[in-house]
Amino acid sequence: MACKICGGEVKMRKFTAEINEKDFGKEVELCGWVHEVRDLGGLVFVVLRDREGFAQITLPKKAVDREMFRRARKVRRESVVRVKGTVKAEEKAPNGFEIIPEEFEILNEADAPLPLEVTEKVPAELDTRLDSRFIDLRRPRVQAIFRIRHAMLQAIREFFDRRGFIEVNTPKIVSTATEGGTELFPITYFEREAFLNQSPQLYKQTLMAAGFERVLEIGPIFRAEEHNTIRHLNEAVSIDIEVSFTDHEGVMRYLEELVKYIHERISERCERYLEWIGVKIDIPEIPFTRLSYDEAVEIVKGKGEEVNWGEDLSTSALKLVAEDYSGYYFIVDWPTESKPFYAMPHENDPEISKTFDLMHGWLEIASGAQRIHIHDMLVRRIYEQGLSPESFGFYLQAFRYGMPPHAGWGMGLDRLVMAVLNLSNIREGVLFPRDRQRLVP
RNA sequence: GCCCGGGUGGUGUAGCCAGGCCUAACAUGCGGGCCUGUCGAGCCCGCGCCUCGGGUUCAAAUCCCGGCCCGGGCGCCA
Repeated sequence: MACKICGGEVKMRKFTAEINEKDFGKEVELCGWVHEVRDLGGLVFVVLRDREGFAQITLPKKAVDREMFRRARKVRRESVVRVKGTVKAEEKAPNGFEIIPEEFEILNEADAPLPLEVTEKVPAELDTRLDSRFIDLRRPRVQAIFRIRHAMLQAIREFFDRRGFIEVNTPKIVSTATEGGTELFPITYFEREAFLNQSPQLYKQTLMAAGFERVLEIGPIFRAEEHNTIRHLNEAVSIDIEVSFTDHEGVMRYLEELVKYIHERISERCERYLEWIGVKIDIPEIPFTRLSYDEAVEIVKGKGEEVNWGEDLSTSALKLVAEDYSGYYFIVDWPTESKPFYAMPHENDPEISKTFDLMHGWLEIASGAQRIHIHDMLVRRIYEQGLSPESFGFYLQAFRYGMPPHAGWGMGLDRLVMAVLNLSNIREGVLFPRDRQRLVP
């Protein structure tokens, strides 16, 4: 005998959003969660919610089975139900139709009280929501974020696939403790110490030596920084590319075209989800402004804040710059000393490097550079940054036997989601965020 | 890691400054009842809360110290 849920009658099952005029007068099957029950005595409305929307199940006492009427009236919110019934055109119903059920099966009754209100009658704090994320994610406006995030990931893969990129996966467990910059998470790897990788940088460069020419990686990165802000996570997803036989300008063009493409694709494909969260997408104009580090410093100094040339720009400095440059823009030509050892210095002025950050307002979204492909220059830069070439054995080897000139960048996907959807906290756009305090769920 | 602000029913808030009148209020929820067009349904009855530890005091949700946790900012970073 066919299973009621998954077999036999499955063809009849529809998402609420799939129901239209063609179904009027016909029988459909819906599965979902009980969003609300409005009991008017002789008439009961059950609002069924599924992934794609809502449908009103209407039970007039006199017109439906008595036992079913009693069951529907008493069902608790967020219980999982399967409803089979006739679609009836009804002006008074939301979306212009309602379902008069012949069957109303409670597949799994929900406990009460709920950890938070799915109906959003009472707001819940982000921390409460993250504690009960599975139920928070049922809320349409939360669901919408992840549907759009999915579309963004798809757009990224489409974009690079069409341009001849090879998507790769590099190890997340590594032995190298010293790319510099950030703190790493140490882990036990059998009898040795290992680390969770802070970035695929060294591996994607190695793949340039391997002749892959254009690689894309979408994967997690881990940073053990004890920061506590709305824009930092200890586990994030990074979009990384590396391209041979090009320079920083070449990969900046990929980046701005990609950002534009992502905006175009989600505004085409995610209309209803954007509506759920009340976000309007403006397609950014390319090319993005290229603001040099020196120009940024001048802006900040002009507004009365001190900047030591050579240092990274502070958050307050970036906020001052963002007063003049909203939306997406690049800050280019950073001091060589402020960037990682693998960034290529300019030939005519080695104090500055062929580097760039992609900004959205004051938020850094991506950073990249033309890389040093000359072995001896790279070793010298490693020393200058106070690091030890011995730590980079496998990496440096790759530069000795035919490493092409190359460039690349890494972009924080979670930050991009935050920027595009105007989220007030990066955690909103991550299913199960990892930060200084949160390891569960 | 540093600085500032917080922690009150399941959820979100009021009460704290000026300790007692708090047997802690409101909304939502939950349980029960009434109601045939709700869509934030309405009405009636009921249920449920002071973050933990220590201190001050005749008396602590309220004042003080510490822990844990949360929010924001900074540093660091993408």
